[in-house]
Amino acid sequence: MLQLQTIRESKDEVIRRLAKKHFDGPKFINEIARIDSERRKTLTELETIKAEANALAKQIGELMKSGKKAEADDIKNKSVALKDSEKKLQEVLAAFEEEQFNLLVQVPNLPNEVVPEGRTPAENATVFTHGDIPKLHEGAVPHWDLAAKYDLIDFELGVKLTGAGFPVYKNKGAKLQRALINFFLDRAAQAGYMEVQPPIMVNKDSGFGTGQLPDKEGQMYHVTVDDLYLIPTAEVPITNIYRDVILKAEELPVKNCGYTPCFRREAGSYGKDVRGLNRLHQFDKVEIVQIAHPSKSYEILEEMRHYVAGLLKELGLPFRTLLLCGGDMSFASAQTYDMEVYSAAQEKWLEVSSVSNFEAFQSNRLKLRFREGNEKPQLAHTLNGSALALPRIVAALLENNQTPEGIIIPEVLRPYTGFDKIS
RNA sequence: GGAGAGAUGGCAGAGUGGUCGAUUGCGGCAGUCUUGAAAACUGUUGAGGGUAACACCUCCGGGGGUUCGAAUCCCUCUCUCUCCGCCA
Repeated sequence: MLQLQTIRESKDEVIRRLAKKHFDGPKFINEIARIDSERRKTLTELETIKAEANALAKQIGELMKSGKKAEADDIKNKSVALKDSEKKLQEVLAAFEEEQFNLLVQVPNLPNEVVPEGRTPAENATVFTHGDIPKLHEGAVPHWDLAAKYDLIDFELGVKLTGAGFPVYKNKGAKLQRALINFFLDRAAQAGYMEVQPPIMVNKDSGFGTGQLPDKEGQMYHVTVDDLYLIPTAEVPITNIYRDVILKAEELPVKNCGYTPCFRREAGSYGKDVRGLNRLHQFDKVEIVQIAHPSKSYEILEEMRHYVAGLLKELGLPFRTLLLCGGDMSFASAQTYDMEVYSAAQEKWLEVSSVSNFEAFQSNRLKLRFREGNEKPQLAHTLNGSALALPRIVAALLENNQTPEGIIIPEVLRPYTGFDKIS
């Protein structure tokens, strides 16, 4: 959520920057600004009346103490009249506040100036590429065929147990999952991230804090009996750890990581994009989260995307890093890098990580602040990234590393898998 | 699931209608003392809005109500704890 102060102080700039996200800034921002000034006018009036009423109540208290009941009753009558207009103003104020809030939550974050113009993924900027496109042997097949051939993943069994998009990992397929999770967690720990194991269901407040609610309600599984949501990413519980928290400046940056399953309804998805592991309702992911000093957050964004790139290099997967254009980035993000690996049998790029700086957009909702010395608390910046999402990594590993003799496990994973080949 | 108790500042814990944003202790910060540290002593120490700075307004789990006045009374919701039952 944008800060009202920002809108108040630099309305035109906000509108200009929102254009890159193809958001109707003039409509929303002008309206918010208009309501804001009305709201503030009402608030001032109301506070004046309250101050008067408080003063009268105090007087009454003193008069009662000294036994001057008649005088007290006199003032009481005055007070009753005040209370009446107080109540009316209160209602007017509440209406303004609600209206303003409802508009404000619909406004996306401002994109950073370096974010490219554009509407579609085609307009994202490729900022880095690494590795060669693998040449596969004759008869190479996509990962879903490999999964069946080596009995690694059973998609049909998942349908029986739950439904489409909930695969069952088996044998070396299950072990590979576990190996990747541990590999990612160990690397994150080495990079200074503290591991947490958060709940995988969250309440409404948490969903609101990171921006999933109310904007993306339909994307999450909702356990209605208890009014809880299955998390779409560990970002939600991990970032919400710091909701309503005031950190000391010395504690920044806070670095947390965590492995969780993630649940996404992916309503409306269909076709070959959802084949195999490409798009699932439940998947595993290791997430990295940082809470940063505003002056450091972009430096940290770069650090985080290089960290993720390092993982992909270690796994020997060809990848590219995209700087998302205004139209392709998420609601809450100010700048996002996507990392895509090349899946050689499908012959396409698969997104395996998204690293974003949200600046103060989430912290404003979260009331996540830090304090420098004795100064007033100010909003911190939040960042997160996948490091990494498993299914598409598995897809690329299976496809790219297939040989007529079997699938070769990358060197770095062998201590974790305990085997060097799937055959 | 049954019964009961409770929710107050970073923590502990007072406060049952009138200068209570809140006694006190611990913790934190600053100072005195000390070669330094500890101890002791003194002072200071919540958040948001508002202001040039004051003033002023709001917040004692959330919401609503009674009253001139609510942390204190009423209603309601949520959560926590204890005991019993069940249980990985």
